Amino acid sequence: MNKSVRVRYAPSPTGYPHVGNIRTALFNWLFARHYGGSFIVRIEDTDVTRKVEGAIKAILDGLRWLGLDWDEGPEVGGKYGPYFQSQRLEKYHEVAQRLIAQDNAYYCYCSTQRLEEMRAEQVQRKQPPGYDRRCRNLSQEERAKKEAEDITPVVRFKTPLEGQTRFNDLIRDDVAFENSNIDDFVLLKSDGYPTYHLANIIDDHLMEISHVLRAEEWLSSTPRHLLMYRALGFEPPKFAHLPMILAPGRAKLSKRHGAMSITEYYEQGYLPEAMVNFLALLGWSLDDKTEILTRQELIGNFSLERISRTAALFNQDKLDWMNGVYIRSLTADEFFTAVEPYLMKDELAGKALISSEKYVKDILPLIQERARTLVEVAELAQFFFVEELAYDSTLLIGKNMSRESATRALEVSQQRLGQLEAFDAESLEVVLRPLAVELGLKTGQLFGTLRVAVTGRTAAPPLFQTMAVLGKERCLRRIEAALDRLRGLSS
RNA sequence: GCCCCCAUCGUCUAGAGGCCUAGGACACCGGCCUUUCAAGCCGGCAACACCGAUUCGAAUUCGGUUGGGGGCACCA
Repeated sequence: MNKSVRVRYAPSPTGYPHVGNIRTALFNWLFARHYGGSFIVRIEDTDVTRKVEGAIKAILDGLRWLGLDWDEGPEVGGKYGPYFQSQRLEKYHEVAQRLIAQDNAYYCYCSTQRLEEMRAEQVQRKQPPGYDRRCRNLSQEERAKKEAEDITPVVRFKTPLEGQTRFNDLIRDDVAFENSNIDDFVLLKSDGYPTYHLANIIDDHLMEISHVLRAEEWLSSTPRHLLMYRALGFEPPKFAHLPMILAPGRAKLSKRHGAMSITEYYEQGYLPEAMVNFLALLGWSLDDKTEILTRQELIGNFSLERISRTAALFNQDKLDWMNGVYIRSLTADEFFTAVEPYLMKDELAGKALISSEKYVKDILPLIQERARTLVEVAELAQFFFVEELAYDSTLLIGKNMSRESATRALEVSQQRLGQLEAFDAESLEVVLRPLAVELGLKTGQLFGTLRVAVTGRTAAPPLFQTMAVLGKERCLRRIEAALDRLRGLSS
């Protein structure tokens, strides 16, 4: 395999792209990049009735967000265009006509109603549903009669009645289907649009696609495609059917079953690099231990041989962990850049960012190592931004402490801190650590009380650093507020 | 109902006849570190679906069973 590798991602804009769709795109992209080939995006918009507004934008935005750049397709064009099937209708009609002329296809005049009834009956009789081929061998007169009735026919493929179609799937090895199990499927719909089967194989041929990497749900349509390639005399591409990604509960990913649009992962604060890494490991692995791989490592090591044949479940816990790994690996500047848009979406953090970027930049290192997603950052840092802390006053009184001891701890702290010149973490530690001894408290008791007073929480970033960032004034104000709370508390 | 695919810890996976008393990761549970949280480190829990066959030897090969998934539209 060399530079003649041409693969495509062919989404249909009938919904938003979920992780399954995107994983397919990613594998195609990795395959193309690994072999120095071309990655093509083709929009399969042949279903006018199910078209979803905004879907194309979501698809392209998703690819862009993950850094999956395409060499040909929407917005960038290419010499095999157009890349929207709705703009290639005449090509499909041409081929359909040719198949009819060759006696590999025929007009079918059966009404949807008749087809539905037929199918219902077949299902009831526990027969495999499929077209009964009523129009397959219509005589001239019968056809003329139907035409006169003003019925717009569909075009169906004349599937061979016997024999079998076998092929070598790059992931699943040899697969064989009996032709007798394949019905005469529709090629051209009555609205003039092609079905997936027709349009897909024509475009793969015209666009000189070398490898078709698609989800396993397409495996059973492959013999139909091969039959068409044979009838047309086209050389088929190589096929590789990727394992499915299943929703929790092991059902096919769909809107009903926990499928989220890839764009939502951006909104929830996942890093594209983490997403790419995670998705690559869903159905592919490098070895028995490597989990974290850069984009370049992924490209360099990607191979069909290491793709699994088993369907995988999407494990959000692991994604969260991996996202945390990536967040922690960012430099302070990179983290700021990544998190800024999310902070701007948060009212308090946004306001703080506008009034003092420096303050926010001081806060961020304290949060970076604790956040698993970018949206969490604003929440974890909230106490830095809020004017008035809201918390349960009894939290100020730590384990084995009384209201009096907590009060005294805060009073003395207030006094000592007030005298401090330098309000940095080190100076704070120098003052506060001996203070615990002096007060006869464990450090954990003193620091715990101070932590609640100053952050309103029992879990927060390291106390001294936190206080240093908050600043002397804010800390003293909050300690005063805490003392007020203690005074109001009945012992 | 018919056809196809698949089958290792709860999850993602390593494993292509002896290297496997089955390895890694997430999650979970302990411990260490520690002012809390997080991170980190150490340890633990936990799987070859089942039955036959081949073989000196099978998670790995073959057959069957069971289970799961996918497909069977004028949807893709």
